[in-house]
Formats: sequence, structure tokens, C-alpha cells
Amino acid sequence: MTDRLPHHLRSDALDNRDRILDAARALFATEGLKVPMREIARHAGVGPATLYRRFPTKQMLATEAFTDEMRACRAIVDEGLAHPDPWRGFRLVIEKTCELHARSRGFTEAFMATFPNAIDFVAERAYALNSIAELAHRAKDAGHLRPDFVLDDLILMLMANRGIQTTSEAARVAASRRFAALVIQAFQASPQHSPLPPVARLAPAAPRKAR
Amino acid sequence: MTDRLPHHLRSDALDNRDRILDAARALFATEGLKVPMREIARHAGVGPATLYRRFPTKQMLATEAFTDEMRACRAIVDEGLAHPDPWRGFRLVIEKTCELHARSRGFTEAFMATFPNAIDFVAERAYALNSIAELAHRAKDAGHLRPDFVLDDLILMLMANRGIQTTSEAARVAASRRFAALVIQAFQASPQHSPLPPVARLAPAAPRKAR
DNA sequence: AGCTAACCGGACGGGGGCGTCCGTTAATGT
DNA sequence: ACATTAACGGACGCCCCCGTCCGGTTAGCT
Repeated sequence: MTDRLPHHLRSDALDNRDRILDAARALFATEGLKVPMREIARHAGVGPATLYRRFPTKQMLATEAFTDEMRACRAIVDEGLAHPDPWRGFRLVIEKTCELHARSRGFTEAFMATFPNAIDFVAERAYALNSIAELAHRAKDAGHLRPDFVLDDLILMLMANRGIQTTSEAARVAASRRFAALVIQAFQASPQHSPLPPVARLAPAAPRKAR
Repeated sequence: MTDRLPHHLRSDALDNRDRILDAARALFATEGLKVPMREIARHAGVGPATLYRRFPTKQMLATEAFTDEMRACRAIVDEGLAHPDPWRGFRLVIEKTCELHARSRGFTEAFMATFPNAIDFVAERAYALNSIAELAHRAKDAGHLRPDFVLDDLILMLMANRGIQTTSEAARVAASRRFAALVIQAFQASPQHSPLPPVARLAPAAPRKAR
């Protein structure tokens, strides 16, 4: 899926590549995906040409830079799925996902892929969503998750979490943590929940053959 | 506060001014505050100079363009405050506020004033926040609002609501409506709410003297 | 050491947004 | 009807970002 890491790069080239990725990770996290490519190049101490040579497009750079986060994302849903208590697992997924996304502004944008041409995180996202759907199903059966919960609510929650922007990362994480707790409270089954307004189709999030 | 509306504008000038405001309202709502000034001018059918002559800065334009929303915002909190049942009033405020913000992407940005130099909505915002604080106090006393609710939670909710972005306005409003319902569920007092993570200071939103 | 190819980054032309200047147009009052 | 003057908008110079080309540099191999 992702292009093979070129095996026979010269040592300086490989070094530059790493520095570029480090810079990209740092800047994407703090500034979001919209940082100018040149800013990344400058921060990495290389020329623009070098950056474009290794990563012709920002999407390729982002895809490469966010593999760690993508792995973490997968680990989170797997952990939640493996938890003996589905409701506990569900809560864990929400908490950790919110924190993960709060830590990197750019990752959320990439994951959401609200961008012109979607980064090919689609497969990973579909996997995560499917897993969570399964988890939600179990949590409903256990009577802890409200029955009218739908998967779109989780996407709604993710989109909402993205809106939380503060000055420092620490403040953002703290705010996101509290937000997650509130969301969990909202999702919890309760004898007295009034009916929810209907969902609207949000994003082409379903693993469809669209295109 | 806001510059006086120039009394002695020539008729064509006044006409242009109105068209500019209409265009600004439309574009701010759909595209957000970041639309180029020239785009607004083009959409209004005037030259850039005319736009800049009437509204030297984007903030002034936004301030003028969003007076309706601002008025609506004030009306909402007043209505909520006047409601005999404080919890019912609180819910109304949340629902209507979410919808109002869902309808205009730009208004939220202006209201939040996350921007370089804050638009002088600060006074209005402070008024709204103070009113809601009072309302929340009553709702807590009535035992319907969870006791650990703080005003920052509402700001958190607004920020989160801003994150909801969809293709159409209708979808955004629908999503926002459901979001509001979930938030209300989260805020409702419940025998079984686990303690919330601590809040982090979010924005310099705190009204200076009051409280 | 010396060669060669891989690699580097400064520089270029294009595009777009910004705020302002100034020559032209037309609304207004007599 | 006509002078006056407010008002208009095209055009200018500035800055920033984009993606690419090309002459100089250096790693790596013999």
C-alpha cells in the first residue's frame, strides 16, 4: 500500500529523510496539515527540492509521518475489542482516541480526510470503524451502551473533538479528556434518555466502493 | 463601540454597502471567516477599493455582518433565563445556540475570537456567559444539572460543536442537533456520574469582575 | 586517490491575496 | 442644466507559497 522505503539511499539522503519526517511530525502536530512545505524543509534544515524529491506531495509525507499514530489507533481499537467487558473497552477506545487526536492536530485532519484527495488512511479507518461497531454491538447487548447509539455518533464525537483548540498541547489534552468523559456519560444507557434527533449522513465513512 | 453608521452616504454607496454585507453574510456562513476580502467584493459586484473603503478591516465587516446573529444570541439567553424551569431554559439555550452556530460557520469563529485581534464581541459574549452561569446555578439548585458542571464545559461544548463540518448546511444542522441532545444528556444530573477529569483553562473567556 | 553518479539547495517563474493610489463616473443640489 | 464632489473600480507593488530546474558538492566504490 505505501511505497516501499527505498533500500539504496545514500547515507546523507537517508539522514535528511529522517530529519524531514521528524520536522513534519512536529509541525503537523502543532500547526496542522496546512503548514507550508517550505516550513517543514526549513525546520529540517534542507532545501525545498530535497523535500519534494523524497515526498512529491504533502499527502505522501503525511502518510509516512503518521504511521506511528495509525499504528496506535489500531492498537487502541484492538485493545478495546479484546477487553472482557465491552462497555469498559468501548470507554477505553473513546478516551484513548480522544487523547491521541488531541495530541496531534494534523493527524485528525489526515484521519478525517476532509481534504481534496483523501489520504489513503481509508482502509485503516474502515477497519477501526468496523471494530468499534462490533464493540458497540456487544456493549449494547450488555445493556451499558444506549440502544439508539449509531456509529455516526462516534464520528460526530471525533469531529467535535477536533474542534477543541487551545494554546498549549497540555490544555488541549486536558480539555479533550474531560470532553471524552462527558461523551461517555452521554452514550451510557440510562432509564431516562429522551429520544435523540435523527442522524444525518455525515461523511462517506462507510467502506463503500464509491469513487 | 462600533463605528456609527454614516448618515450621509450617497444612495449608490448605501446600496453597495448593503450588497457587501449580504455577500459577506453569505460567504462567512458557508466558507468561514477566512474567505478572501476580494471574494466578498466580487460576489457583491464591487471593486476591492469600495469594500476596503466601507470596511477597512475584516473584523469591522464581520462585526457589522453578524449583528443579527449577535442579537439572536442575546435573545436566546434571555429567553432561557426567563423560563420558569431553569433546567428547561438551560436545555433550550444549548439547543438553540448549537443550531445558531451550526448555521453560520463564520459566526462561531467570530464569537470564539480565536483570532489575532479579538472582534469586540467580548462584551456580548461576557453577557451571554454571565447569564448562562446564572441559569446553570439555578438548574443545579433544582437538581437537574450535574453539580460538577462548570462554565468552561459550555465553552468546551461550543468549541466541539464548531468541529462539526459537513457538506451541506442541512446536514450540519441535523448533526448539531443530535450533538446538542447528547451534550444535554451528558450535563444532566445523574445518580451515577463518575467524577469528571479536571478542567483546563480554555480561553481568556472569563468575565472580569463578575462571579 | 580519483571517479562518478547520487544528492543537494539556491534560484526562478507562476499564482494569489493583501491594502492603496488615482483617473474616471455619476449622484446631488441649486 | 451644470458644477461639484462623493464614490467607484482597475491597476499597482508587496509578500508568501508553490513546484521545478540546474550547476555545484560529496558519498561510496575501486
